[in-house]
Amino acid sequence: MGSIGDAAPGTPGNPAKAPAHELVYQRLRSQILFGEMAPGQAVTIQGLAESLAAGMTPVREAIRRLISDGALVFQGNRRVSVPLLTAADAEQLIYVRKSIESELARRATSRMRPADLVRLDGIDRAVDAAISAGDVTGYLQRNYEFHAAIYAVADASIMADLADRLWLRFGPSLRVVCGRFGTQNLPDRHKDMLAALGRGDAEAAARAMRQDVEQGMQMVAGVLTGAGGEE
Amino acid sequence: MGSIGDAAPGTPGNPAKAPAHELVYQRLRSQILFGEMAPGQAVTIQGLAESLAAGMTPVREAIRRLISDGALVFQGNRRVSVPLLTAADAEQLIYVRKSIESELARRATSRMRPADLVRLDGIDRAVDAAISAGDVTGYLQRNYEFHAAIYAVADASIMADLADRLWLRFGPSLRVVCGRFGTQNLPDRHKDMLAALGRGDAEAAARAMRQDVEQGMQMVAGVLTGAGGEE
DNA sequence: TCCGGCAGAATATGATCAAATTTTTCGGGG
DNA sequence: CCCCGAAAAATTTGATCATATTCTGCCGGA
Repeated sequence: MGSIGDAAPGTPGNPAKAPAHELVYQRLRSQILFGEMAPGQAVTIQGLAESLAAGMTPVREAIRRLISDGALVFQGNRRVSVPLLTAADAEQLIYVRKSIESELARRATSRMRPADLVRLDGIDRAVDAAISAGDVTGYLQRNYEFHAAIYAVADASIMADLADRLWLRFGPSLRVVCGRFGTQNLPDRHKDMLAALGRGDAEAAARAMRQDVEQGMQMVAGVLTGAGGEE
Repeated sequence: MGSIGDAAPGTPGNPAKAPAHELVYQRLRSQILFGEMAPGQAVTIQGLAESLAAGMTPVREAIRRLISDGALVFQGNRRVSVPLLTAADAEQLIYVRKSIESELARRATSRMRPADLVRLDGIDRAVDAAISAGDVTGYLQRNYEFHAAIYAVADASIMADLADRLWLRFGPSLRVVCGRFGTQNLPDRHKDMLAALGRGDAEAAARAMRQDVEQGMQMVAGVLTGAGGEE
């Protein structure tokens, strides 16, 4: 096939072939997933369009997708905001996450290749570094990266898709938890998980994943039940 | 302030609450869920806009949501189509559905009120009537209605949301199954489920749900593996 | 077989309309 | 004289449409 090098001289400053609404979606997704938007915060189409230097329609598309993801909620009238997690929501998330993500870990075990293990180990070291440095955003990003890498190996697109969606729901609250408790006390079952994956013990990997999810979500649930309402 | 109930927007007299893109979304959702669109069928924005007598923008929004739901797939270039389920997909759906929907049945049991049981019984009779009449569409609609009614009682919005999304994925294929095997041989654990719900036996209800899901999805998986030769 | 134009469809923009929230003002009561 | 509440205007924001632009896929000619 021919070289892809035709830079389209007629279009100024548009070398990337990524659709605008996709870029906006990825951008907003990261902002929500890593807690750059606070729970309960209202989002406006025009405000986002201006802050992201994008048109109104792509922002609209992205918001629509995020609402479908559960990352944003449609407030009855036509207001959109970052959802506030309730204790009941957190409890449901605990069950579903344990069920799906432990199964993903189980499936990933037999498919894990040495190169994957090396990559996971590197990510885990980055997680530890972020924890030591008190870098909340870095921890959230790396921790997600660690889980996402495992799920990619599991080769189960539907389950990985569902897991991704769940992360979008508790992402903002997880940031609040880290802000309250700091990064030092965060649970980290990654070592157990890596060991289990390394020796091909699927059940142990699934168990470690369950514990990791359980501990992380219990902190979220604790914040939601303990502190009634902040403004 | 906290998010007060979304049932009453507060404005007195709100009958005209019909956003166009929401209507288009619900319409397309039903069409996919009940098999009015065949797996693999391509959909175009302009074609849908014309067939639904709607503008282009609302159709665009609805398609975006449905893609995020997994009810439609984005074919790499800018083509959109109804997804073809693979055997691996079906196998994942079996696991996740059994996990989530059995838990929903378990939670619904203690919350089930007599009026809910009466309603469920009525829906189940409609299911039986559709089966006897060989009414495939009616069966699909009523069967979904039966499950949705149970999940509504469970009062677990996140899990019910996930279950809804899963139904969108296998809906088109389920129609194919019914078209191949007819409605007579369909599994129906609804009687067991109703009995368990009636006597408040959560574990039995969950078990019946697992069996209902298992049997239905095994038929889908069977069709996909048996005749899964096309690309 | 390969290259270039052609058609069709999706993406993206801006304007315009409608709805809801907010603010301001006016009237009544303490 | 001041405070409170309600109603209406104004602003802000979301929804929709018409239109231009760009890209993909296809077809015909060299």
